[in-house]
Amino acid sequence: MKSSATAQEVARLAQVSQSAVSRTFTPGASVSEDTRNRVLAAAKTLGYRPNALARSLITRRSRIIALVMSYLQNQFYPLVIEKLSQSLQKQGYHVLMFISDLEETDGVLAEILQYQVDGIVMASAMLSPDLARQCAESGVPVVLFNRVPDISAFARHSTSSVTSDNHRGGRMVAELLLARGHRRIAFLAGLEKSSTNLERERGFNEVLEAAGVAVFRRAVGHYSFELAKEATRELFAGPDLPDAVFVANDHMAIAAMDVLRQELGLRVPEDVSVVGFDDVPQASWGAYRLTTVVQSVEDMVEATVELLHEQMREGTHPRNVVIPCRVVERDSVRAAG
Amino acid sequence: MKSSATAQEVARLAQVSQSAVSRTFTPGASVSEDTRNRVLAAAKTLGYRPNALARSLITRRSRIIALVMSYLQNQFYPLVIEKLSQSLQKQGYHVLMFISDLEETDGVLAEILQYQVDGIVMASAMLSPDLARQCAESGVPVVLFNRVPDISAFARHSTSSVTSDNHRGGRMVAELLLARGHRRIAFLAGLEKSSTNLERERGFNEVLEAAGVAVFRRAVGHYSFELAKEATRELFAGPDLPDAVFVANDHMAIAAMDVLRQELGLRVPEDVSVVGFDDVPQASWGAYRLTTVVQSVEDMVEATVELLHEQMREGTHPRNVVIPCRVVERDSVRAAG
DNA sequence: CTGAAAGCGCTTACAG
DNA sequence: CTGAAAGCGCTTACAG
Repeated sequence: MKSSATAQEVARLAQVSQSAVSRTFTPGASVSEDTRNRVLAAAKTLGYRPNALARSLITRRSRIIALVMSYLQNQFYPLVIEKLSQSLQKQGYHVLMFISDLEETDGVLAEILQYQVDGIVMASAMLSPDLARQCAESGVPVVLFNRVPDISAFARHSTSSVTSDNHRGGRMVAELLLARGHRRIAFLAGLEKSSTNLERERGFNEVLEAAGVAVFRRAVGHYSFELAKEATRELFAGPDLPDAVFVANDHMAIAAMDVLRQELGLRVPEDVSVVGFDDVPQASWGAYRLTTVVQSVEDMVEATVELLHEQMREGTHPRNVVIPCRVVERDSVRAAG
Repeated sequence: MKSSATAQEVARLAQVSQSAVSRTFTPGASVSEDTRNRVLAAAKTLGYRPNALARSLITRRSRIIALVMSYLQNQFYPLVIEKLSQSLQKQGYHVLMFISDLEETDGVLAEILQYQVDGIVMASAMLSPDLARQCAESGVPVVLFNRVPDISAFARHSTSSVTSDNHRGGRMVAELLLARGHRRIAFLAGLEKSSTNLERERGFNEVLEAAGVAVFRRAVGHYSFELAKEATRELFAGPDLPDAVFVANDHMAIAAMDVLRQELGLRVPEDVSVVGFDDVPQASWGAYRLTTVVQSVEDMVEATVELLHEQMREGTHPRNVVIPCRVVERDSVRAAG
């Protein structure tokens, strides 16, 4: 395995000092046109590429961002990987993936820190609040993606976050369902302690309450496809059925629609209206045409990158950015009248 | 930003040499029980973590594997990220993501090599055959995932690959469709020059030909959801319609089913049978229940990791591993008789 | 088992 | 603009 040439070897061939070759590859460093060309020529014939690891050791910037996720079943997250990775690549950063279950979360942080990452984005509702704090304590910029710092004052003041306006989104869903005349409205929850679920449900409940309508029934799907199916069966057991369900995310909403139609023989939206959250690509597929709340991955990623940069500069305070969201109506909610 | 403690500082606190602290963090190195404990204690109070970058510089192993992909729309690939990342993590390796379009593929390689990755897995049918060669030339182990080296003798002998048995899979689909009495069978192609498409179509055609049945019609969807919709419209235009379609992957097959049912008002499988390839999670969703050829992500990932290890050892030859595949029957192909 | 020393491949003051 | 030199944080022969 021929390892790549070193700056030393390039210097020798180009008849300049090693410093000169380093400068040639450092944007903004001062090298004469002549030296630069000699170096470039030599580099080319030797196939030279600066060793990013050695560079990082001395500059103290690895240009690596850790991305921590716990499950990719929900298509929302692959989209995040794609957009975030592309956006970061354009700026010379790269994404190091960490897949973490709830259990092995502590070890993950240790690994991340060993790589001297320049930042961490935690993009999963399923991560322990503890890990978030640990990261922040390490002094590495952290931005929580699609989740909010836990209630401890410490986390709030040391960690940035970007979420969409889950509370507002929950409200909009309740308003829509009420406007369409629904009164027996069920809620299918995700992970109960996740901030996404908490906020969506809070907004949803507020509006229902204000209208004097109680949540008709409630079950928990933990953001899992299979458990959401179970939860749907619960919701639609008994003689008196809901006439609408708000499901805490699209991934579960699709599971719910499958059960409703295939198992229970109910029609959507004629018998039941269904609303999701996220607007994953599958929500617009012909078989589902799910009415949902759109979270803009693009906007969220953009905010994340900006927050990362902010925190890499000294003396900036963490911020919690909230991205507006909106309802996209398709065919899973019955029409007015 | 408090940067982490160094081995030097730990050594001072523990009253040992820096070599001693290095040894306690190097599995298999010889340290007395006593020194080890002193070092561990000191490390703990200082929150010391070995700097992986500095270590890599000297060991010449970064324990980083580059994963190159070009699109994550097809849910098959997120699964690969998840499984591969988990498997590698267990062995102390990590995945650095590279999202690459067909155009900017050259720059990507340069970036990858700067990070001194220990291996590269190229997991996308959409990558230029050229990039594969470049990687191999750099001397870094490369394994092609779900694609095969191009026809040049050089690539064949320098690059490992893992694919499922696409050729056999294509044959099985043709056999199934023939057995169900279909004679007007269309093919909806993916990227025409990709090895997955080539092999699947070749196997498919072989069996049809042997049975004296010509491919009824053919269109190209380039593995894109939108283009697959277009292609489906082409296939089902005119007075004489196909009674079955083999679609080169599930992602496109779902697009096809949407068009068939929503736009064209055809029933699956009563009017048309549809078969896909991959068995992505969505294929089993209630609204589709797609009959398809399953490629085992687990087996493919396992083989990939093994191949990576093989190539990291000197003196091993690249291999092309072919994973068996099988048909899973659901409800998108009409029953016998 | 242990420490002093060399060195991995780079960047960056420091003099000129 | 340029080179010699120090040093980033580690590992690993080499002597003891």
